[in-house]
Amino acid sequence: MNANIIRPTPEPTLRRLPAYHRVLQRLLDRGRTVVSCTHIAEDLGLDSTQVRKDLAATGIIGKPKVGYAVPALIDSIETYLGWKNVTDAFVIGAGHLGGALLGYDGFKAYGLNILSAFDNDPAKIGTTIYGKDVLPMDKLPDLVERMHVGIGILTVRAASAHEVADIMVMAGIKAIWNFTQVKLQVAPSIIVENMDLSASLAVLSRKLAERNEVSVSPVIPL
Amino acid sequence: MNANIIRPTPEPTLRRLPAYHRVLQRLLDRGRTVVSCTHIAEDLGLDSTQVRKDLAATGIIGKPKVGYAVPALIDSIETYLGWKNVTDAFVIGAGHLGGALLGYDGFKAYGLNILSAFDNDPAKIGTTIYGKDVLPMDKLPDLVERMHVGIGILTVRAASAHEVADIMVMAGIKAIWNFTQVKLQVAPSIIVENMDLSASLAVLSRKLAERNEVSVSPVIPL
DNA sequence: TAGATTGTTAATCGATTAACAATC
DNA sequence: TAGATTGTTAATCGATTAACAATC
Repeated sequence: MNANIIRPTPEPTLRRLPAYHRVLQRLLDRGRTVVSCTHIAEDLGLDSTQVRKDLAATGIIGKPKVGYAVPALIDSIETYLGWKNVTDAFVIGAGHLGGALLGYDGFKAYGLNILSAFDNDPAKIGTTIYGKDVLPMDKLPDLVERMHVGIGILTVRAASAHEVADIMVMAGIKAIWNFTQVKLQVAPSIIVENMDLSASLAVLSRKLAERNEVSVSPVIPL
Repeated sequence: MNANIIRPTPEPTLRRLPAYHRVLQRLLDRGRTVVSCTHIAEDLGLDSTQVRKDLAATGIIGKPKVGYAVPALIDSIETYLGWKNVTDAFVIGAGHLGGALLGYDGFKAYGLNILSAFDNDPAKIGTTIYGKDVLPMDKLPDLVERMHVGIGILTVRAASAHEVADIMVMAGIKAIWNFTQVKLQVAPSIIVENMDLSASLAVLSRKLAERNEVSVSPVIPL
């Protein structure tokens, strides 16, 4: 009955695709035309069945005994992730982090094009950061509509994060890349992806703490 | 036989602890002295059993019918994550992102203290970013040893990431917070935590692409 | 052809969620 | 006391890994 339910691709798969893409790009640079899952898996320290399933999610079909055509596979991943058509984005919050993202030119490869930044600080409004304008927040709704911008990159302080997110949603933003540590409660139709420094740092800190606990263990005093 | 094997805390648990910490901090500010799992779970949209297990991992013991003492719980999380003692770190790579991290003052709350940055670019060496020195890479080994710095935050370009990581490890760095998209192959004793923008962006991009695929579906031309 | 590799189904593993006894 | 909440064991769910037939 539920045989033809389409499951969305599991998030862990989506998260691994960029790593495959990088390996493939390097192989292409070296002139390789085909590659097997085993090869990719070994390169990244993963299980080859996992790689095969991940790649299958993008719609690519391989040849038994041969493997996958490298250019076709790169194309398949890029198409699947929507990296082939450029998507415009605004940075909301022109602080240190927001500024860094404005200056990062690696987003192009992922089809992400940051147009400009928005902020409420009069000292920042009217300036440019890495050649991109810092505009006042009240211009956001108008510009989101006129330029059909779907992605907002949220880099304000935690204290104003939710208030600003609400403004973004009302302005018509469809997806929020959330660099704050605030859990955003928004309508289910809005896509929220969290880039949580504190979560990552917690893993690092704990592993370091564990390591030190072990090394500091039973020392017999003289 | 294997009844007393100590399992390390699952990573998903570690990643959620900072969110609990934030909720608790807010409750403390409002003067709340006790809190139940249900309350925290509702606030964050999680399952209450999950919250209870996560908190138990930090060693806290609650009172049936009452809940947990807020200050004790905050303390338990901070101790568990090693946030109570300050850990020094170096930023390796003084580009846009490295600079942003040097300027971010939120790390203090997580016990992370960034001392200075290292870079190979003569134009950057000798300058300061947000009051912190940019030093030449060849001074890294000496300073890691003298100042007992355990954490290196890697923010160089992908092309030199692995080479620089190897230098960090040789210099005596114990944990690498890796902001590059390169999968680092280092000794198992070295802790590596990846902060992968491309993985996060892949999830966002795909969800947005899926959404558009649906909305653009069968349109009958006139 | 024989062997390597894909695609797919089954088994395992680990994390989440449900159930429930213990307890303040 | 009764009810709410903890702590813990059992059931469920989803992702990873293993097994294996199909195939170039």
